Amino acid sequence: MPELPEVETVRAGLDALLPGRSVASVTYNNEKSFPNAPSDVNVFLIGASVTAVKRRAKVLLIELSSDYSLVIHLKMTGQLVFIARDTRFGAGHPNDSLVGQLPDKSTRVELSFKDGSKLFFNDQRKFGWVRLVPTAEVPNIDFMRKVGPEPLDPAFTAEVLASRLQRRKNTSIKAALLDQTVVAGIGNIYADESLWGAKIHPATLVRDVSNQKLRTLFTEVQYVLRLAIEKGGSSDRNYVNAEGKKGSYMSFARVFRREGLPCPRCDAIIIKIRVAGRGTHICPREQKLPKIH
DNA sequence: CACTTGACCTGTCCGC
DNA sequence: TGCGGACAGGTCAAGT
Repeated sequence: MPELPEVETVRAGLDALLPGRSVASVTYNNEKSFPNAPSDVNVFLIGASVTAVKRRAKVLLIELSSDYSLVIHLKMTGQLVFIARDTRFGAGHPNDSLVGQLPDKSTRVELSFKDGSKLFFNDQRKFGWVRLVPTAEVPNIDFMRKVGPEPLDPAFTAEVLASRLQRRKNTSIKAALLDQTVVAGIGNIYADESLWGAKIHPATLVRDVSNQKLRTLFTEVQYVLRLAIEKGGSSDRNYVNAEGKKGSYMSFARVFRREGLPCPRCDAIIIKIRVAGRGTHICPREQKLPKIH
């Protein structure tokens, strides 16, 4: 599922719902989804309360009063859905429709709070995980040490993007954009969307992309990510936010999953190809491979 | 070191 | 309706 805009949408939702709630119990049915020592869970999770919900790259960080954090990666199909204790809040409560729907067969972790509300970690494909880590140690996790800058951070500029992409100068621009050590948070949807915006063929080698195109790409990356956050992310298949609702960016997508439909700029028919081992959507008229001599 | 490919899982869709 | 294969929004570990 989730790239930066989806994870950010979940983060914002959880940050409005969780702080102040204290954990009563946790159950899980899959060791890989919750690879934590029971002794740590008993001491640092049970009884702790949520202080804040943060995000770095595609990783969610639920900070606890015990100075531990739940570090969560949703990978392809992970969901985090919060449900209040029952429907007695009355019609219109955001989670009314979900009461009784969870847990289901893809529920991997169920976190119960003392007030009766629950947080469900659902993950059809079991790639995702929830790890309990000392908050001070979070920056030392392998992934955190290696991950690149946040693309919407004010310190992230066109020059920073260009210079970091050059670390992968002999690979395709799409593979470089997807590389989390180059820049954080971009996945298959927003790579395709921003390369279309910059009119760059995704298979172009980084070294063959002009400085001018790289500047345009920087602008497009930020535009696409900001728009997607505003729209609550993309729900192509599994993604839902903290209230179990889908995001609407897919109806604004220009190329992703639009093969066979006209390019919004030039009406040429969008095609789907394979680049960097991933399904890739392009306008064949506007995104051409440069001729190399 | 840089780069590519397969593996991790379950579910769905598409062609025969 | 069934069956096999390809594919799905992400990362790792291996291989070259």
